[in-house]
Amino acid sequence: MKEKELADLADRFRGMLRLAVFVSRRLDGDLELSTTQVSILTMCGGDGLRMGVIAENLGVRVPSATEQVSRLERAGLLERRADPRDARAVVVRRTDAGDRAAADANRRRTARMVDVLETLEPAELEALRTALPVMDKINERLHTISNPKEHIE
Amino acid sequence: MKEKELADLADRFRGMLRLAVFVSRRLDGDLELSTTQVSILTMCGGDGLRMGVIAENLGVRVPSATEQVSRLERAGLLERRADPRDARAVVVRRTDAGDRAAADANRRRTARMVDVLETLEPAELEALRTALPVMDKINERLHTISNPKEHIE
DNA sequence: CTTCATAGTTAGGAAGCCTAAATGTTAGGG
DNA sequence: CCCTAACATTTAGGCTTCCTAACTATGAAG
Repeated sequence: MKEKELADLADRFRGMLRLAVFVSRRLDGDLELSTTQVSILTMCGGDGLRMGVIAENLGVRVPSATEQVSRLERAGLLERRADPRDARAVVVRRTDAGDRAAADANRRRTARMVDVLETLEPAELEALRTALPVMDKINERLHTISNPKEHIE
Repeated sequence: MKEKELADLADRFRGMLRLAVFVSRRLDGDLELSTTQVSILTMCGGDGLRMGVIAENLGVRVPSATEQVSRLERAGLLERRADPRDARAVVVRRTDAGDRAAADANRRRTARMVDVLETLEPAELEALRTALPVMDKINERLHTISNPKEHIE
């Protein structure tokens, strides 16, 4: 029955993934920066990152990253610079306004999340804490599988 | 320090939400039905559901549900019927082909997930099992907050 | 100095979600 | 019975985000 149990857990986990998307929408849906945009801003602190790295961190293709970065650049929150070591590459970095926007966005989202977490029992919080690293591991394992395609018309 | 700990957990939880989106893409991205479409098919068994209920289950507005259902109807996997008790409403139900497609899609996705879960330790699986219901609770709590809007140009 | 690989951008298109407005139905007062 | 307000859904139009393919420019290796 080990096998059946695992399949059962897998099903419930799949349900949780859907729920996570749902929760993300509720959490970030009405704010002026999208979840992805905040992620980009957050990762582009310090010396900045190259476009390819941003794409990889986000789990999207490079052109998708280019698009988001261009938008944030237009908004004055990021800037592109030539990479001094490789003229093909760009380094994307937060501007001062970007620093403020990132801090602000993260503060607000975290505050919302805290509001929700405050309503949970200590044991439930502990359950979350324990499960978080497992999620990372699952993500790693999936890096071995698959790539997007088309859906039904 | 209780407060700070909670904020910290909130941050890590936010990271996990992003990861869940990422994992969803990896898991379902190359299949012929989208995650949403499988959800709809799965929920429309038995006597079927009304459009509004489908939308609510998905966490989207009614027109978005209409669109998905129309697509699946065109593909022959769902059918619309008039609700005998309320001529304004429709009842959406799986066809026989829909039954097969739903079973098949769920089987394949679950199998993939099982492949990943098999690589985890028993304690890690237990951590997931324990955390799943907490996620549901978080979702409930969020039902009190917010609604989508526009992002930066 | 060619040739091939690499980094990024541009162009075009698909999916999925939204709001606003239109259509038809039900239900409650007068 | 009739009118108005609430409701269920669809249609139309638009935005975001992602993708692939093709193009530009630079780097690296023989």
